[in-house]
Amino acid sequence: MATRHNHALPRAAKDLLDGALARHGLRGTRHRELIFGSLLARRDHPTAEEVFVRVKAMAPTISLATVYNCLETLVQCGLVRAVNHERDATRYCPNLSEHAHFHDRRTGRIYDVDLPEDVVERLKELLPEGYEADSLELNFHGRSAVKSKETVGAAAASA
Amino acid sequence: MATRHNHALPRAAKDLLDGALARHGLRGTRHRELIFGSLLARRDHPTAEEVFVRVKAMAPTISLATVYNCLETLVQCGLVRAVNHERDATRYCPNLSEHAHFHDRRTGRIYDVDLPEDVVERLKELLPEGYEADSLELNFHGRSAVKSKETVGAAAASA
DNA sequence: ACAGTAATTAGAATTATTCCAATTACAAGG
DNA sequence: CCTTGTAATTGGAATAATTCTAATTACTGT
Repeated sequence: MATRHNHALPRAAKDLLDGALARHGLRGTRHRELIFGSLLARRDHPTAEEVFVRVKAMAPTISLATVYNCLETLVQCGLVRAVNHERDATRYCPNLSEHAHFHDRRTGRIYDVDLPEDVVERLKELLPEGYEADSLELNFHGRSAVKSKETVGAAAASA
Repeated sequence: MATRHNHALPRAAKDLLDGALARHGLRGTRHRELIFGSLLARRDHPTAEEVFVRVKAMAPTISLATVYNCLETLVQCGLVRAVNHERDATRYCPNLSEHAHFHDRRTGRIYDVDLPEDVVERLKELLPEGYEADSLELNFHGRSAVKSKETVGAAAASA
């Protein structure tokens, strides 16, 4: 079996991407596809730099600025979430379902944690009169006892 | 009434500060006191730069590096919380009670939102086996309808 | 083929923060 | 109250992530 490292987007993902871009009046370009694909291929919350090195394998002339541009575009289109932790570099996450993040203090790794819709609703009720949240962000900090060798491992995922 | 702008720490706050510093084997210095005092005087989540200009009024020779140092010290001692929002400058918050933050997209202002202990406990139960969180961070994003002219205005506060 | 707009590029610029090496301030012991 | 060791402070240089800029290049629709 010829190991295909070209991260070709599965049809469903490609449709999702093209649809979202079109809806925002943007073009579907090779770079946007590659970057979205690279996020889906290894859903491990890479930084822009990390995405940069990954996609350079298949588009050696791509520039870091383009990676930033494309990631921002994907975020704008609602296909990707930007995840910040303290002052560290922003990380990118293609998990579209509502979820929280667990930051492992020891390894710096980030895991997705499923966040049921009813919990989100309940949390929004904490807001006083006159405060309307359209989104929320929940981050746990601690140490995982799990010896996951690579990335996700335990907490929920899937886009 | 002579408007005293010297932010003299109330006894209780001073004891809190000195106690915490002592417990960490650190000295109680004028700068640390001034900075802690300036945070307590206007609990509006200032950035390091903003703290810098505020304390310069009473310690004109203080350097920005010292402000960063002192703020970090206060955070280490558990007297102050560092609040990050996307890539914006870190803001500092002397509210020690467990609370969440509401970020007003329009004004960029941050409000404290009371976060009851039982809610925190309930949230930690979302974590899968093997993930132990020692802290969590909850941020709401949206627009407030409240016309608060200055800072807090609505959501809970008090240290 | 052409025009007009969007995407990409390399590198400079910005911003917040940290680092550094040198000075200054204390606190405890003599 | 002098010395001495350590902690705190300082100004400026250094860093890191990201954004900006001013071209170039690539498409899309005519």
